[in-house]
Amino acid sequence: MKRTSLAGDGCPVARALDVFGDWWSLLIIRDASLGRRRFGEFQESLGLAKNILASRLRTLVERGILKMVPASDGSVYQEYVLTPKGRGIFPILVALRQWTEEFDEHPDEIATIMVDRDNGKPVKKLALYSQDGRVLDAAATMLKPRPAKRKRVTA
Amino acid sequence: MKRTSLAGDGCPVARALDVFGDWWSLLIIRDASLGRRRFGEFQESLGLAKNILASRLRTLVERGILKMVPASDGSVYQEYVLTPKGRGIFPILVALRQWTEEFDEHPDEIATIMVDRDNGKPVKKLALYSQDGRVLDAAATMLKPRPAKRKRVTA
DNA sequence: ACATCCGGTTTAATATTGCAACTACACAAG
DNA sequence: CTTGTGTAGTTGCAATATTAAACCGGATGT
Repeated sequence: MKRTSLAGDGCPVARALDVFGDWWSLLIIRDASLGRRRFGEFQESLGLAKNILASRLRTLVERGILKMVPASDGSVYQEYVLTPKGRGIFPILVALRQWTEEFDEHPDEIATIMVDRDNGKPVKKLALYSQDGRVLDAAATMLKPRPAKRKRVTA
Repeated sequence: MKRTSLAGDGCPVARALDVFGDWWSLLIIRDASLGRRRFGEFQESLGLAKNILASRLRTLVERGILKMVPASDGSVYQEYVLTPKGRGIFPILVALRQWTEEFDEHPDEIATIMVDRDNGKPVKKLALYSQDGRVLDAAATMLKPRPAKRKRVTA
């Protein structure tokens, strides 16, 4: 009864979840984007079992979200840092955060807010825009079959 | 060794994941936002076990993401539709989708693109803005402790 | 030389998942 | 009235994943 893989699915949402849609991966990525890099840092911050952490780090590296780099402090160990592909997950973290800020039942339990580093002001809410600058909600969008990429039909 | 709950966590990302951070919930929400409403529709679309679907629908209803409404077609059955809290998840789905579009190794396997219903043009990429309109990446942001909401200190 | 830290792996108990079979109800046909 | 069909689940069991805790091996500190 293997956990069904979504990797072959045509839906881009499912494909993303296949990569980091489990309980811990996104939290590891969140920690990494906050500057944590060491096995021990992740483990202490997240409080998950070490075998699971090891396993998650391994697959995140395999999938190009994290990469291992030699010790920044001269020690023998490795550190885990986000690749560009991993940093690309940032908007997803922001969207999750903002959803909680807007809808959580106990907003008083939210510990932090995200601010602009330059002036300390809260960031704006994410919004989806059309090419001509209107804000779109779900009902204003549609899914279209992806146009097939034609392979050098020229000539 | 119960699956650790993130509900009490101060991190808003963790709190969101606690609500719909498991393998299937977000896909159910995606389907719901595409207009699917019936148990059987979800089950056929997702191909998951019926007991799991029943369990996920139950908790999504409990948590105010979905609500059950009486049959829209006059039948005896119930349907599951998104609440406003559930519709608020839309930006997260968009962010996931766009991440795959940008970083997936096999973009040719992505079946659909999201377009503006009004003119059929692709939507813009989500971006995080500062109050004064600059685009912010992760490095340009910071987390600040949430300012305590003071309770009527006046007088 | 000895203890400790770091980054894991191994083990065993427990929880969750998946499949398939079964139930319950409404409705329709014969 | 009896049988059949569709929908929406529940139940039981086997397979797999998660967890906590013990263990391990190489560096480092004293």
